[in-house]
Amino acid sequence: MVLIYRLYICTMLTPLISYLQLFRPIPEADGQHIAAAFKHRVLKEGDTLFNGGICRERYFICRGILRIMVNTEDGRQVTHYFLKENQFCTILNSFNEQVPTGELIQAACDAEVLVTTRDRLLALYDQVPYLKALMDQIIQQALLDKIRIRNAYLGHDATAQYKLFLIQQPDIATRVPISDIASYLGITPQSLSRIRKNIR
Amino acid sequence: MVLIYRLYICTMLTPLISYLQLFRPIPEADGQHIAAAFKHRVLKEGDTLFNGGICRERYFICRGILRIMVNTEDGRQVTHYFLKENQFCTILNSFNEQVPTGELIQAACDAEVLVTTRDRLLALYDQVPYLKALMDQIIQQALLDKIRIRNAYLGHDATAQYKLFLIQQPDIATRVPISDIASYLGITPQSLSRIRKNIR
DNA sequence: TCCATTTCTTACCATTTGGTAATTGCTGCC
DNA sequence: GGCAGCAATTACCAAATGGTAAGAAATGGA
Repeated sequence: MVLIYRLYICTMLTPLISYLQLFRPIPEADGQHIAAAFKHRVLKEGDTLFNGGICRERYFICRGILRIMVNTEDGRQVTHYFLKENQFCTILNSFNEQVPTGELIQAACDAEVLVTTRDRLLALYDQVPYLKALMDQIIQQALLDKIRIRNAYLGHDATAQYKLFLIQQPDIATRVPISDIASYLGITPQSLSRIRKNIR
Repeated sequence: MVLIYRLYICTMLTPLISYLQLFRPIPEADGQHIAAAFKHRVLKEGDTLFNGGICRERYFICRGILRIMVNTEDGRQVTHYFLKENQFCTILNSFNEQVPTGELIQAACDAEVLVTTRDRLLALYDQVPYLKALMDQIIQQALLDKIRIRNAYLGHDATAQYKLFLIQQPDIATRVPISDIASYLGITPQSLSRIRKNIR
């Protein structure tokens, strides 16, 4: 059983356990409980992981980039933020309060995620007593990072924002479609193309 | 003693205790401990409450509006967000990690706050065991609100953003200088003035 | 490999926003 | 009330961005 567990987490769930180990030691028994609560899922660029409504799942990104976005009334897309490897992803207020949201989650490039549900996570919190506090700590830091990144763009024109994006999120800049970056920076793909041309 | 406590919290600290009571009952003994950790402070519009560096204080706003802002290299001001009555205010990552920040906290209009320090707050967490979890819950909700409000502006032009600001934060719109609102929306005061003219 | 589809780029012009400066309006102080 | 200082508005022109459309490049499938 332990061998099977080892094999299993080595192939797919290792990133999650390894990530949690950065914060505190995770005994193997707890690791098994945690691993059992998640399922593996593969996504292709453009796949929709969550399509609005009440969000009942939480994801951990093993590979690739997700984007949180909305569809506007006039048919455009607006990207709220990007998330990458070793980050948890959900629509947090919808997940916490079980209220509907207009936000979607899509794969901004090919990706692999671990999926759990709210019910499984709450049960897991009962099994692993320190896990809720740990997750809350991780979530608070993630929220602060989201705010810090967005704040950095404020007060700059589009060219400066794109340069800042290249510095703040260089790995994302090279891996997702230009149109997604434009929708993230609040400009049209044409404007971003012009800005890229002027920079080189 | 109890009478003095009652008088004291009735005059100045009532807003904080009342606010916490919205989340869970606060026994009077705990209320006394909490009250003892905060000091009252009055601010005039434009006063600087925190001037960058390492943030060692946390504020609870009893009256008025604070703004979190930065000074840019070229001498402009950029407002990251506004906070109003019944909200806690600090530079959270600086406060938590005791690292320097470039963000400032100023009074966007005349205001009254309750002030505590990181040391007093940590001591208070030992005295009132449920308080840290309660504060973490309040903080998480506040961070989600900050993100939600900013996300709503994404993908709209300046006119739509100002209209949205009037809807999302109507009480703030009427109480702070136009220049602060412009710096919050990322446009010049002249542009905002033109937008206001076109709307009426 | 070729073709079809999509994405990205470029160009043109209309619209919006920024920069400078002058004017008006408001507030507080004497 | 009058004056000084600051905030807000308005106007003018330059610069940046959006909208439409067309062309170039990359992608994916037969």
